[in-house]
Amino acid sequence: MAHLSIGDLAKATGTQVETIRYYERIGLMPEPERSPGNYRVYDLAQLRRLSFIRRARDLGFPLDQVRALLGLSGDGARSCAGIDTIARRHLAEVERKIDDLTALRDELAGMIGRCGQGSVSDCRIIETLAPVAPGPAPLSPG
Amino acid sequence: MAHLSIGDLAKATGTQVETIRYYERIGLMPEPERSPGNYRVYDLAQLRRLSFIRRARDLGFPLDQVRALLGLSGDGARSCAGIDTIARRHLAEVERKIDDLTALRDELAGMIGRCGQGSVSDCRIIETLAPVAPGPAPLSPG
DNA sequence: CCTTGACCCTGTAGCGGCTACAGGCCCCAT
DNA sequence: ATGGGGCCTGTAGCCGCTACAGGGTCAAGG
Repeated sequence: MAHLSIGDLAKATGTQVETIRYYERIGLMPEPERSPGNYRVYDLAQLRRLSFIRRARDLGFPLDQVRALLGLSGDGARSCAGIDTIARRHLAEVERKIDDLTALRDELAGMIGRCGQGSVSDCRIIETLAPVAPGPAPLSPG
Repeated sequence: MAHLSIGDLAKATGTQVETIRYYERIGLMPEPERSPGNYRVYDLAQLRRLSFIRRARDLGFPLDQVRALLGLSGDGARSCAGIDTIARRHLAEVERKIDDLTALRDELAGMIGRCGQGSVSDCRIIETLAPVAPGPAPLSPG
């Protein structure tokens, strides 16, 4: 029976007010009731829904996957295999990103390690970045 | 003296033609000469510059940092301390992202491990996502 | 009763870094 | 001369918000 304003919802879930309105615009949150003064009025079900969304977002699920999870979650009788699939796919994606970033980190660290703090003209970082040996006009006018 | 079309530049650097035009629009690449038929004509200096940009982008530097690196790289006499600073800052950022994603991965993996492939109504993933115990109307109408 | 100020409303534009058109022009080979 | 590739400009879209501008609403204090 609780009547929550959009600000209440924002505080309770750590979401920004604009973000909640955005979720409504894209159909992720339902259009709530309105007060006589045209304020949005939410109830506990909507609070739960938003909490779910935020938690999934915090775990890095993109909005379309959040949408899918919400759809599946309403379907209490079905197997949760679909949910498991989405979660595993997302996990694989996260692991891929970690690998990419780790390779990147090693490359950056190597590059930085070679920098001897001399002048730019013999900076190893610039050399690493520029694949062709720098000619007389190094990287042209901007 | 080589006269390169935008397509040549694209092929040589693995960049899309539209991206090169975009770099020109935002002032990252200089406006090139034009042929009588109004085609862009590039030279080797511009090819070097674009290679540099792409390499830096591949290493994850955002465009404003690429801009800064380009500016500093033209300044052959100065110390490369500024370049070193940018690179170290970026490395720190990458390491922070790796840490964040690693924490995320652990959380996702734990969540998935608890999923017993039963019905959604007792799916551990949904439970993990929904902080409040699900009431009779679980996650409300969409 | 009136004012202040916090909250709320709609609508639109911007971020980064491209990407994808639409609707046309140019150039070379056949 | 014609076909098809490449090139041109300009605009809109992607994701997931964020930040306004320009107003309305409401509760508390004087």
